[in-house]
Amino acid sequence: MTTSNPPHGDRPFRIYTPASLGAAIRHYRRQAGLSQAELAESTGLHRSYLSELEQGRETEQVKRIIRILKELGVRMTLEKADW
Amino acid sequence: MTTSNPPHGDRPFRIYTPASLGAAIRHYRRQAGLSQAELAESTGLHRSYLSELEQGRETEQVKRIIRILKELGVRMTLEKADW
DNA sequence: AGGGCTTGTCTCCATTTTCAGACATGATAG
DNA sequence: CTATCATGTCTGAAAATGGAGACAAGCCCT
Repeated sequence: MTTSNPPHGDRPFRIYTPASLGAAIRHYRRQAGLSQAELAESTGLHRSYLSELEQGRETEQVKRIIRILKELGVRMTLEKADW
Repeated sequence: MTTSNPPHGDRPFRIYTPASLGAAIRHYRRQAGLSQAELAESTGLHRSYLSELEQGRETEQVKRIIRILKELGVRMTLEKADW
């Protein structure tokens, strides 16, 4: 039960907790057909980091930024870009 | 010349570098009529941290997440929320 | 049954980050 | 001019973080 609040279809994800950030990343990674190992490889990050990030491990930094945005009444959203 | 890419009016900010995150936060903080000290106070963060964050000090964590999103073709945006 | 792939999780540790606090500058106010 | 406020910046120390690598479990497939 990892996916708790993923919007259906292709609607944007609203980020308001580390967990929602993780869920969104996981969603897009899967949608891209990549494994954690592959994404780790292409981004130069360690797989265990991605695993924990997707699970919403509460890192201080992410929490801080989210706290700032909430305090300012600003919403963060993630969505597929058509670059 | 701190403000380099802020959209006009009230259009959303697209975040693609630590600097653009900083610029957005600064924009919204000012729009809220808060000083760094006040925002630091209400969020429980240190003022020097906010100062550096707004200047886009390249923190590894932010860069990592942005790198992941870019790799997945996902766009991050910030905008005023009407919670 | 065995192999391979994916993901979760844990430990160790070097690096990075944040806080605390102080000082300097520039702008503004009185 | 002097006081005040906002912000940038630096040092030092404490705390958090991510990489590396290893192990286990769950799946799927043959």
